[in-house]
Order: sequence, then structure tokens, then C-alpha cells
Amino acid sequence: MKSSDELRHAIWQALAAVPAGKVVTYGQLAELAGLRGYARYVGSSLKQLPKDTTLPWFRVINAKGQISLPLGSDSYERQRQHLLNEGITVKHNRINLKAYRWQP
DNA sequence: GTTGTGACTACCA
DNA sequence: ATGGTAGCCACAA
Repeated sequence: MKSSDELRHAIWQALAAVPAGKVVTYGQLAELAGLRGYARYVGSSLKQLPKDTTLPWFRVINAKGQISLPLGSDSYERQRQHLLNEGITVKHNRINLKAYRWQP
């Protein structure tokens, strides 16, 4: 069995490999980390990241192609800005997964 | 041991 | 397209 530390580490490591200008879904990131079915755990792990982290947490969106944060919240706006800065179009809380999804 | 919760998903009406 | 639902898994009460 793996400790929760190992699980988070695996997730963060997979996250570090996501290139700028691309996005991945929670479920996808879980799989990249070798943890099929851990989509929800990915979310709770991202929440624990220090606010000054250099990891691209903002490149993670849900399977519907939307930002999974309360609309209008500070974190929501920060994520949206980061994505726009990387040339990712975000319209009405929608992102074109077909166009921006990262496929290793 | 049980119950409820969440930055999730896939399926189905 | 849209809303409900049932799985999902670790974690905190």
C-alpha cells in the first residue's frame, strides 16, 4: 500500500510534466500518476499545494472542460488568467478540450 | 465501524 | 444540451 504522501508526490510529479499551453483533466492526471480512479483525490491534493508553488496546478480542469472552482472566486480568476496567459481560450467557463488536452 | 464530504466521472433519462 | 445518479477514493468526524 502507498502512503498519502506517496500518492500526492506521484500526482505532483505527473503534474510537473504537463507542458505550457496544454491542459489535462483530473482523471487523466490521476492516470498519468499511475492512480486510475483517483480523480477526486487529485482535486484534494491540488488544494493542499502551497500558494506560492511553481507547479502548473492551473492546467488541470474537469472532464467537462471547465474550471472546477467556484465561479468568480479568487482562485477561479487566478486560474483563468494563467490559462489565458498561455494562449488557452476560456469562454463562459469553457475550454476546448479537443484542442488543448495534452496527450503524451 | 459508519457517515458525510469533495477543485471528479461516466451513464442515463 | 441538461440535470440526476451512482460509482469512485481518501479523509475527517
